[in-house]
Amino acid sequence: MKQTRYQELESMLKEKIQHGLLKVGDYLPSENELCIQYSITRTTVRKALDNLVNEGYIEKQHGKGSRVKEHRNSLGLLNVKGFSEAVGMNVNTIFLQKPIKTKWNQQLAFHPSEMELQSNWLYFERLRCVGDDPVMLESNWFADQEIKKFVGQEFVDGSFFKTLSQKYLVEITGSEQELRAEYADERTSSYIKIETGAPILHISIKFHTSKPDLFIYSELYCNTMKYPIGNSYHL
Amino acid sequence: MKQTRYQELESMLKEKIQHGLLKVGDYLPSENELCIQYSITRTTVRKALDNLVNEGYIEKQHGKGSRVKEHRNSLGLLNVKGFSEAVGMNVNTIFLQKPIKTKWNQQLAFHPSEMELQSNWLYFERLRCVGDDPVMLESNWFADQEIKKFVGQEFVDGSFFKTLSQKYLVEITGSEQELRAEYADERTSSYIKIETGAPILHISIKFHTSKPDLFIYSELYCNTMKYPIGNSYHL
DNA sequence: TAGTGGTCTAGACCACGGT
DNA sequence: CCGTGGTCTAGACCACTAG
Repeated sequence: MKQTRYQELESMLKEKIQHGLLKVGDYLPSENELCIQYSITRTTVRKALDNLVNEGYIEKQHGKGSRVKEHRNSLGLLNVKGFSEAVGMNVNTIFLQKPIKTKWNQQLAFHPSEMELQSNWLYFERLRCVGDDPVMLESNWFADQEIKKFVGQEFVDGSFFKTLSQKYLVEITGSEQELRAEYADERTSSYIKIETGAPILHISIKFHTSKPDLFIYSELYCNTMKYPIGNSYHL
Repeated sequence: MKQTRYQELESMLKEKIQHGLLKVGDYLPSENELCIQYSITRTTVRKALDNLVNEGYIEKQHGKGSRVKEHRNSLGLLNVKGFSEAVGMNVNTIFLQKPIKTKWNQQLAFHPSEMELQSNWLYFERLRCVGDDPVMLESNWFADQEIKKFVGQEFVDGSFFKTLSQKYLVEITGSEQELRAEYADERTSSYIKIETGAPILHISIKFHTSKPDLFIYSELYCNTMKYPIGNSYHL
């Protein structure tokens, strides 16, 4: 897969950011320096930087330079701010089920393809807490050849999406979601410590990724009484 | 406010699309034609078209041309698909309160600025139905000098955002949202015809617009039992 | 004033789609 | 084959930031 020059520069910079060689707040080399370093013209450099801006990796300041930005997987709902920022406080995660290989046996809001159904699945379930308050129960599934690599593995910074991005170079490219207010069932209410039958926010997500046939399915059950789900978006 | 050349071309094309001179599916003049028509180089034309692609107005096809796309105000939550597409069926809207001038007297999830608080507000409230089923109660506020123009007016195609875009050239540029699953109160439940105390999805939104000091505040109460709120996003 | 990013020109060659 | 969009070069001048 031959990359164009701007794509080469783009992925080179992206890697440096993801591997921590360029940290949040650091300034990139100036556009003219990049021209010289990579022997390309400014138009090409700017095309690469424009893409990084659109993907939320850097921000530009006229007259100053381009700086690495706090990066969000800025798609979908919860992940817009990430769970921790969405609730804005100290967050703990408890694995109810560490990543395991499994068969498909679930009823989800979104339906996997035939190809996915016949494949092996990876599954894990987490309870997300603010301090000691459990606020979200989260189940995740995906079907892939490479699931073995995930079984029993830890996540980079405790983040599944960071792991995908850094270890497997898979980026989230889109999502479909469905939102429902429901009565909490017994199992859910016991985990997130509300009364059975209390209103609960149920979010079903199908994430699309840069790997064409890889989708990630999540079912979230949120106690929004104390901590509403926050979300922001800008063009 | 002086526009750059690519901004001129961009807004010229955007207007043609919004005013129906260029319809969905129509091909734009080729990049080379645009170069000649507006006496600019291809780099500049492409910058304008790139922006239109990013804003979702057009899509490009290598070897064929650039075509006007089905446009969504692709921000926020409900408006991602628009109410009608989000539920995917025949939709009716009942005005419980037509647009009127009012004073600020509400408790919202997001707090207006001092400037907004001292200004006059426009308010309207709608009940959104799928067929005869009421599924969403929607209240909207905003503070602006030009609210008089809205008082008692009809909306373009029944859409407030289309009206903003076509009549006032104001685009939605971002949003902040909060989601809560709540017990339905008496007034809400009577309108959307569910039992008082049933779970209901409460969405609070603060829309940001291309007019720097103009924000639009919405409070939505959704019956998600029969029709979950749908949402999709792609990069 | 020096250095940065923002806009723009006038070309060139390539890759894709349809005739 | 031609016309389309995709990539790229080698410049130029402007607007902003900071010392």
